[in-house]
Order: sequence, then structure tokens, then C-alpha cells
Amino acid sequence: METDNKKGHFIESIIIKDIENNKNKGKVLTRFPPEPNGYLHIGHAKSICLNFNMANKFNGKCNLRFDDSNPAKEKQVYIDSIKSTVNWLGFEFGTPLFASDYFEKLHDFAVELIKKGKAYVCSLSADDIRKYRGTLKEPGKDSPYRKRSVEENLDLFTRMKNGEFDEGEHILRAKIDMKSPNINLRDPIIYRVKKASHPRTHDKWCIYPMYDFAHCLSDSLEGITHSLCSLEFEDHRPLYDWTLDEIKTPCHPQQIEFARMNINYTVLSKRKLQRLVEENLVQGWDDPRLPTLEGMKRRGYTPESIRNFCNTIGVSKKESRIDMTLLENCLRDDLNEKAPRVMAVLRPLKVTIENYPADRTEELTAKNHPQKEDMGTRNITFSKEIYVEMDDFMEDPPKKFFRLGPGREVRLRYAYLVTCTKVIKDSAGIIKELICTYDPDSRGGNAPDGRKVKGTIHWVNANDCIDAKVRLYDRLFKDENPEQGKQDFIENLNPDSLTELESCKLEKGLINAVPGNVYQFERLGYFCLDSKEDRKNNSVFNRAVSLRDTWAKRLKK
RNA sequence: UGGGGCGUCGUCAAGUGGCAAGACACAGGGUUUUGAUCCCUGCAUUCAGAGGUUCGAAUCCUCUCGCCCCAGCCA
Repeated sequence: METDNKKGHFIESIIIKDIENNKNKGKVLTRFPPEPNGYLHIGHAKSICLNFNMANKFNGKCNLRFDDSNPAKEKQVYIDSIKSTVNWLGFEFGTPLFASDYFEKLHDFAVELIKKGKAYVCSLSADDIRKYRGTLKEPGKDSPYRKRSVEENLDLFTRMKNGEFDEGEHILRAKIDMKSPNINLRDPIIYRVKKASHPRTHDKWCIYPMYDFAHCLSDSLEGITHSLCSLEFEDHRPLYDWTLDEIKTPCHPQQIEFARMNINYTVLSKRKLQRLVEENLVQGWDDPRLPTLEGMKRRGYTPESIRNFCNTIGVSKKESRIDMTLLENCLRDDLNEKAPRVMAVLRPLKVTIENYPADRTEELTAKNHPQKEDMGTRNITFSKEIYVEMDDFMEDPPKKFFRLGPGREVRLRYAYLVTCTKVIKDSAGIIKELICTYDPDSRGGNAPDGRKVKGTIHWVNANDCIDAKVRLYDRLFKDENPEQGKQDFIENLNPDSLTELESCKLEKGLINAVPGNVYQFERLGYFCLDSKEDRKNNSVFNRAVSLRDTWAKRLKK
């Protein structure tokens, strides 16, 4: 079940108070404002859930607004991907909105500011602008162009718009305070010339607004009540407020900042994810090892599990590093409820049942879920030759090993009790096959004499199982915090993050698997058919997450 | 003595002057034809530290310490 953070977090408290005070006439309108310059990752999911949840909880709405004010970096493919990912996560946003839809209005607002004497065209070079800005500890100096007349500014800005100048020749700046201790207030640039084609407005414009100018005004134009963003924009809030105070706007949304999340053993910055992709350290943006939402989807993560994760971690202003295990656990919780159980052998070891008739194949009934009757049953076949998991046999097992060993008896799930009588090895001493006997009276898994058999192992019928490739994923980085220290985070990559197994044996019903369906391979974990691989030759299954394994944990100690 | 933030269990996180929720992790135990699931039980005399106010402080005040962000014509 989806947990609802009952207690509420500080943003929710603010919203509740605002509603009580009838601020914004008690309305709530939020927005998720991605820049279409990359793919969404789990960090974005936190923001998406926050914004949509707040809107939904208080009968409001959440807009999906693309913050597309920098044509140099933005692409239509990202717009498409982001839209479908937000939908996949389970949120309705109606018609997507774009900051670029407001370019005309934004331009007019800039003119308004110029006329008011609160913005000017500056013709300093990029280099000089940096020099005049001062440093963190020293105040900046006024630009020599700061005192240009309104008329001259208007003329220059128009000519910037008309394409008369090259990039960098002139820019439009807000006239605030070059001596402000807050660098964002030292006459921030609000418009620049950029002769790039925009994915949506194409070549209509050659000047584009900067984030600080476009964002607050877009919020206001949409009637946003609560503008939620991450902590690094805290310093920008005075500028957000200044702009909305100086310009005649429909409303003045409240910017509230919250902390981004970090997850251990992975990275969550667009730049770093991009490097992994570009340097071919992973296989694309939807590599199942990546924390991108497309990667997670391909791996087998469900939208519910991700939403649940976001609701579980909470919202605060403290920087956090969340355990990967929490994410995995949210997935297990969800999949445990809905994944049908099935049997598959990843590292096959052939077993011949010596006292079972060679010409016989029988059908047995298996439950699709041990606790949920309504998920039904299925028939599985059993015959003289089967495969079991290599890991489920030990030649010299310790006492507590409840699996196969010479002379030991185990239960084949839903089938029979079998006892290992012989181990066949090749000349190199590698175990090739097991010979077992079965108890014909134990059909279904229990002996009439009531003897207790502790171990139950999974198996697959050799003569009708299907072959498949299975990919096991482990954490992408060796270190809990890959970005820590001086060394490049790439050095921290886990060389064993991907294990590919060939010739795995699956029960034959899996031939009907559809990409996106997640199954529990009993005793192993949750797996889904890969959505990208060609099914013709060989199926490829991805392991979304393993089952909790207290036995493996015990072995480590 | 540039500015802005943040410090509550291993990890998240409630708590807003009345005697430290919850989740994950961890440790025990029970059920179990998945060493899964499920179910019990335990797990911060203490809230970065030190002073102070108060009958009473994680919550208020003072100082100290630690961590994060800001000098893109990126968002």
C-alpha cells in the first residue's frame, strides 16, 4: 500500500497554514519545472511526487512546465521522454506548459523594467562582467553602462531582439545593487543574445531570458501558489521576489526550498550521469543500473514502488544520503504483493531421477502466489531429468545447509522429495550431474510417513524448459559516496555491477512473458523481461532486485 | 565578522516548553513446501558541544564546533 506521510512535512505545514489564512483564496497550484536537457532520474521523482501530492492533497493542480529558456542545451527528445516518464510515474498533468510559450510576455516584462529604470543594457564583455561582479567577499563595481538612458536601453534591447548584435555584445541586466552581499543581486543578467534554434520557437527569437527572470514570471503567469525548488535556489529567492515586486504581475507565488536527496552507491547529477553514458561506462540512459527513471523502469521498478519511496523518505532541508536498501525494499514490498511466482534456474545443474520412468512426464499444480488464492495456480511438468540450482548443492555441506548434498533429502517445490545418491564429475573434477532417487509417495512435496524435510529448492523440467539470458545487477559504485574525495568518481565504479548469465533455464510458461511484467523467480528475486532486447533468439530477463537472503547474510559473517 | 542554509538512533524522519513517533537497517524469537512473505520482541535517560532562562528545554537565549550552497551570458 502507498504510505501517506500522515504527519506531514514542513512544506505541507506551510500550505495548510496558508489555506487556513485563506491566502490565494485557499487554492493550491504547484508545478514541476524540468529543463528539457536530459532524462529524469529518481531525484526528480522526489520533486514530482512532492509537487503533485501537495496539489492532489489540497484539491489543487500541478502543472508540468518545461523550463526551456536555453535553446543551446534543450531538445525535443528530452521533452518527449520527460512527458512519458511523468505519466508513467502515475501523474496527470493535462496539457504540458512551456516557459517558451511566455517569451512574448517575458519580453514585454523586460521592456517594462527598462522603462521603469530598473534594467539596462550592458555592453561589457563576459570577462569584464565577471570582474565587475566582485568576489564572494568583495563588493562589485557599477558597470559603466549602468547609467544609460531609458531611451538608449530601449533602443539597444530592441536591436538585440532584432538580431543586430552578436552573442555577447550586449546583455540586459536588472539594476539592483552591485554591492549586495548576495551575488545574485549584483545586477543579474536577465536576457542574453543566443543565436540558436529553439526546439519549439525555432528561429523566432534570438534573445532568451535567464532562469531568474523567466522562472518567477512563468510561475506568476500560471498563478502558481507555492513554487517548490531545491536548496541551492535559496540565494535566488530575494531576486525572485524583487522581480515580482518590480513588475506588474498577476500574483506573487511563494518560493519554498527543500533538500535534494542523495542515495548511496549511486550518483544523481545530470552531469555525472551524462558522463557515464557518454563514456560508454553504461549502456545508454536507460541502462538498468542507472538511477534514471527510464533505467529503473527497464530494470523492473514499478511506479508505485518509486512513489512509495518518495513518500517514505520525507521532505526537509537537511542534506541526506539515503540507503539504497530503502529503495530496494520499497520495490520488494510492492512486488511481493503483485508479482506472480514462477520457477527458473540461473546456474543449471542437471539432475537425473534414477527411479523415475524415462518415458513419463506428469503435471503438477503450482501456486502463482503462496498467500493469494485469487492469483490462481498453473500446471508445471516433471520428468526424469530436471535442473536445479548449482548453489543448492554442496558436496560437503555444513550442518545448517538445508539443501542438496550427498545422501541428503530435499523437497523439490510442488513436486517430490528427492535424495542425492551420486555425484558425477568430469575429468577435471567439476560437478556435471547429480543422480537422485525420488519418493513416489511424496507427490506434492510431503511424505505420508510425516517425516520432516526442512529444505525446499526450486527446479525446472529439462525436456520442456526454455533457455534465456539473465542479467544480474549490483550497485554501480563500490563506495557508498562515489563523489567523495579527490579522485574521479569514475574510479569508484563497481566492475561487477553487471553479471550476464547464459543458458538459464526457465519454466516453459515464461514463453508468454511480456516486457514490463515482473515475476518472482522463486528463491531468487524479481525479474522482468527486458524491453529492449529482441525476443526472437533468446529471452533476456533483468533482475530488478533479489529476495532478502538471510542465508547469504549469515554466510558472510 | 561576505551572504545564505543545515546539524534528533547506522540511514531517513516526527517533534514547535511538559517528560524522544514512525520507517529502513540491525539483533533475537515464532509461523512457513520460497533460508521469501507474515507475526512478535529488543534497539536514542538523550537531540553537534558548552553555558544560561525555566518547576520543567531537542524545543527559548548566548557562545563554540561541524557540514552544504553561491563569484555561468546554465537551470
